[in-house]
Amino acid sequence: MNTKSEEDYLKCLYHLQQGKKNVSTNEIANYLSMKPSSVSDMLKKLAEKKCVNYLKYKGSSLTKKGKLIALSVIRKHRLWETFLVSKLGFSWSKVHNIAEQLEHVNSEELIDKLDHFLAYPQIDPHGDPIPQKNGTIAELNQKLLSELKHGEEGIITGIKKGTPSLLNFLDMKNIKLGDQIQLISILEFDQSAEVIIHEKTINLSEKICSNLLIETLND
Amino acid sequence: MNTKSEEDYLKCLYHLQQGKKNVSTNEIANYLSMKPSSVSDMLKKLAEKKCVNYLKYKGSSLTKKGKLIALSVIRKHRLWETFLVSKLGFSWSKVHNIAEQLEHVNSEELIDKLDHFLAYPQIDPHGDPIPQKNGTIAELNQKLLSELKHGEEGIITGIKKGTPSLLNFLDMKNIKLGDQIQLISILEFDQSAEVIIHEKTINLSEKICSNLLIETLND
DNA sequence: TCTATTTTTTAGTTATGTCTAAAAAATATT
DNA sequence: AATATTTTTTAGACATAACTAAAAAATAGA
Repeated sequence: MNTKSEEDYLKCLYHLQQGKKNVSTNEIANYLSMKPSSVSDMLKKLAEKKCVNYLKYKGSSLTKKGKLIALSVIRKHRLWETFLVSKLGFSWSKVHNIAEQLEHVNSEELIDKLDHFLAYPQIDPHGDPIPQKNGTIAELNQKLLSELKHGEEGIITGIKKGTPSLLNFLDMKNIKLGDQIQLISILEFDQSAEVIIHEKTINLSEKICSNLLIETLND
Repeated sequence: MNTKSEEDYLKCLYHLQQGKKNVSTNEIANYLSMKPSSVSDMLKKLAEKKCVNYLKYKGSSLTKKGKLIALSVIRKHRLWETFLVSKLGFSWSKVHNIAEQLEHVNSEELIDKLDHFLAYPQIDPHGDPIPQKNGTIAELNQKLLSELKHGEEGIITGIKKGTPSLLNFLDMKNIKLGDQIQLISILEFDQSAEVIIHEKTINLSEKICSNLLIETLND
């Protein structure tokens, strides 16, 4: 088993590593609001446990083992966030801190049953993909609604910058994450878009279109 | 805020204190599988925080403040157990360890919403009462079914000794915690009971009757 | 290339919560 | 009541995971 602290480091490393080879000690310290010396200590410890590749002064990266642990913590985090929003009625902006605690609860059976209860969701309330039990994670191909080609369709998977007024608007129109949407055309004079959603054609302003993340189906 | 460790001590003290004035250091150590010296240290600390009354060599008891904290932890524990059984489909014998972890997650809003989601349950899957938000806890007046007077009715709130075969039997008959039941009479020759449940009269053996806990309504 | 700056590590300290071993107090036995 | 036993506390040690301050390595600038 891993401590909460170890899990936090591995998760952090996973997030910071995206795209890069190595993550610097300072980056980690900054991300976790800790001093670099503390990070050095922990990296040494995680290297001994074969969870990270660590070369003094050269930065660090996750091993396969470390990556699997990180993904399982992220899986738990995102499943709990989904639960909090879809079952308990939390707004998606308030769930992060609670999920930060719940993600460290240790029971494989709990997570399996939660996953089943939530009907095996693929995407969490922020539009991020939920890693599978085996550690695979969908590579999302999210675009802004405003970036779709005419006629292209997809699923609303997230909101780029979720102001309360935007959330209210979506609420009013009954537009939710997971809804299917198709872009018909973008009007030239104000960049607003004609879209089909819930089998009706409506118009969405440029500001809305540049804040809705869409997972396109065929690409 | 209180640490997980502090919460565990307060909860333990609440359980051990039932009926008594003071709880001895050794009792606590035994209950928590720790050494008495560790318990002494923590009692001193909790006394400083005004959560326990502690007199050297004389044992300890909860203050009002400590009792409220203990009750809030027990409330969380029992709400989570209810969730695990009624929503995730755990068997009631497997939920304790998981609830031991979940009870330390700190968010009042989470517990309020969970309570609402579960429709404000009064009793957890083991038949124990769930403390209310304000710290009140129902004094249960549980009796064995075999101890009811003729004609007396109540709610099935627990099982004294839950063997798998008993659970199977109850499952088969579709008898669940929370069901209303009325004792009609106890037959003299085998002590079996005629009861009304689900608006039907059935016969339950003496062995069943002496294992079902009933919360009587009028007393 | 040589120095200055930044980054990273090491060494030593602290708080929490446990432990062991020994001392002190309370209780039981004769 | 005096001694033996049990219970409880104190004193000192250890692991974890953070910290500060100083040293060492890497990088950037002249």
